[in-house]
Amino acid sequence: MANPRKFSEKIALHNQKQAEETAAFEQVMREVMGATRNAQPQYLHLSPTLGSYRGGSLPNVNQIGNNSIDLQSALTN
Amino acid sequence: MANPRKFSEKIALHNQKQAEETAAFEQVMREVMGATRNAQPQYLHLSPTLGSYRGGSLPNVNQIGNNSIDLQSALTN
Amino acid sequence: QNPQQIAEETSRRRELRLMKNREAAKECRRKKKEYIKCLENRVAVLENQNKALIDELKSLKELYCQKND
Amino acid sequence: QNPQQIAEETSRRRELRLMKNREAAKECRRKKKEYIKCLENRVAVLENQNKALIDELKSLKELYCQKND
DNA sequence: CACGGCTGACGTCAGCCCCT
DNA sequence: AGGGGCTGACGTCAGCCGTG
Repeated sequence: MANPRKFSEKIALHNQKQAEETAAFEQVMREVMGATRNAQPQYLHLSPTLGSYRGGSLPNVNQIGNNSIDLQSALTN
Repeated sequence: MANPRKFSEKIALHNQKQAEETAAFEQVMREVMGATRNAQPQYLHLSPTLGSYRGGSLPNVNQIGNNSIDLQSALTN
Repeated sequence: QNPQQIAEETSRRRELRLMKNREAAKECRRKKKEYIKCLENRVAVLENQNKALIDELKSLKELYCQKND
Repeated sequence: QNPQQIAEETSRRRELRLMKNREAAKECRRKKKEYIKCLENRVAVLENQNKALIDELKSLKELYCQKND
């Protein structure tokens, strides 16, 4: 059950975990950002966190090119 | 160069990145632990961080079983 | 029955089974490739989140130490 | 030369090439499998680090907010 | 229990790219 | 420029496991 045989189920599990982790990540980032905004309002360089690289509901691995160029650009930003 | 064709180079790159990230992770954890030790010395539940799961120099993927049971146990701890 | 028809039926069944397994293998390879892409993408996302969390933790630690002065 | 020996030489070279490519394919599949294991292991490690970083960030945030009282 | 869907592993062909 | 090392993709066989 933890390790399914079918690739579809593995992908589904990874997408689910990724969605949960991304939600928790963004929530914590927002909380910390809200707690420290009163301390340093001028240092708010609100660079997009790039946690999830696109606006899709789920990563939708089908629309990913050769070596995930968008992610590469996300890493260099 | 960023995406080599050979699997050996891909594995080498991933191991290198993992080693760097693990080092940075442990360093930050130690720093924060050292900065907050004066505030709450009694709440020091020094649970092993489980960042790297074994004592090997590099993860050495060859010695990993079916579904990485050691990591599974690490998650539940 | 006619042994000729029996052999023909057997051959046709085998051919049909091979055909199905052929297309199944194609789909399986496609899914496997997609799974690898999923893993690589997930690694990249987790890398970014890790870096962001480390940076935020450093900043918050500096603020915390600054408060203690 | 003897055309018999020419054909034999050609066949031997082909067989040797097939043999080499056979073992190369074995090693390639092994490396690919190892690469997938590497990715899965890396994902698990990054997951643990992410969780630990989030927990530490939450704790430090609570301490920071407690200092502001 | 037999049957069929998926996948692991194999061998082969085609193709890329590094090396000489 | 050509040869050889690796890998992508194909078809086939064997085997596992859920489903009827």
